[in-house]
Amino acid sequence: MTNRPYHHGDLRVALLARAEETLRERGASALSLRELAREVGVSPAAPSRHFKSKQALLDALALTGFERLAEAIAASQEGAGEAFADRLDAAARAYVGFAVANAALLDLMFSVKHSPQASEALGATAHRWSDQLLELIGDGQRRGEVREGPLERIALPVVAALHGYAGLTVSGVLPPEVAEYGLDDLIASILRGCAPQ
Amino acid sequence: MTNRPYHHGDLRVALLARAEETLRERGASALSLRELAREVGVSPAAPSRHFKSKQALLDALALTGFERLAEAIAASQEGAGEAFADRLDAAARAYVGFAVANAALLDLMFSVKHSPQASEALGATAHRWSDQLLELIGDGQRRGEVREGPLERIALPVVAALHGYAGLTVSGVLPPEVAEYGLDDLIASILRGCAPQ
DNA sequence: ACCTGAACACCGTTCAAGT
DNA sequence: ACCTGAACACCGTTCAAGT
Repeated sequence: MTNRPYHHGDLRVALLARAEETLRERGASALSLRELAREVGVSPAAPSRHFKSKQALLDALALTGFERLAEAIAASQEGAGEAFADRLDAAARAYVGFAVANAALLDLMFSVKHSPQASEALGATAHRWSDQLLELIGDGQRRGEVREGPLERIALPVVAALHGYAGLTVSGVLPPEVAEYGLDDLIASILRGCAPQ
Repeated sequence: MTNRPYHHGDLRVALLARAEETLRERGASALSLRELAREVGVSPAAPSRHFKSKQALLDALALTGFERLAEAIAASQEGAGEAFADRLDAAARAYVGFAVANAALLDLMFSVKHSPQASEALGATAHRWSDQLLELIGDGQRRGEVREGPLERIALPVVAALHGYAGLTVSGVLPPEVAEYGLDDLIASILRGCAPQ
């Protein structure tokens, strides 16, 4: 009858899982290391073996967020057509969809406060996401459906528009109905912005 | 010799001023109501007369942020030319300039967690800012320099692009050097996106 | 009306000690 | 290696009481 074994087994992932649930249901401000420990059935000091600070846990959370975002975008490309417009459309919907479904997490991912040494690993993972968009746009250039020029310079306005739209919906500036049809306009506008010539 | 008079005089604005300083210098996570009270020379319970909770103070801070952002954009239009491209350029630089100079504050302004009843007044003030951009774009339409169509639908991609670019620079995704020259590309892209036809 | 003092129920983090 | 127990220095918030 060892209801609570001394070794948890996988405390790290249990904490992360519980943290993400709380983040989704009650927001980042409701995240408490002590409460997490309680819910997972462990002493208040236990989490410190796996996360040297609360911020470290938040960083880890943000990192998994970037990984899942990258997966979502990659998945969106599977079913998409070959034309640049189709691929961009799919990626944009995947990004905004992720943002709506993980508002608090997205807020965390792009918040200003990341511990200096964590933002190294975090920055690397974050760039995997922007690399996907760069590749998407590079493809478009090769197909002659995107204007010529340095890839990063063409891509930046595209990324900014997507990121901004996601941010506006997540922060509630855009009423949910607008967020729906507005995306069509956004994609059309982006396409005009990076069309050839 | 009343070094610390019983009535502070203007505790509310003193707290807000100190809070903004701390926000700028040490970030939102370093904001403590008790510390603020200490620094301003008042008891820990004193702030509660002026802000019914810590979140209420954060909301007030966000509100002043939106007011100053609106002022900055309005000021940018004073010296700008009449052409839509000039006005957009000025507004964009004002917005991104504000974002860079007030990174933590911008994070706060567009964060997900605003108390339900504060987001009413806050939403109103926030809309003053987007109204400025709507007016800017409406002018462009009347001059024949912006494509025709429902104002909100034309404006949304413009706002998204500006907001996203500001967010990317603030969260450190864009290296500071890129943030500089990247803005030119962004503005050019926005102009193509909302050009006539 | 505005503030103090003291209390309450929490935090994050550290560190000896246990298994 | 992983966790507990207890402690430390903080929090935000409330409420009677003072001016």
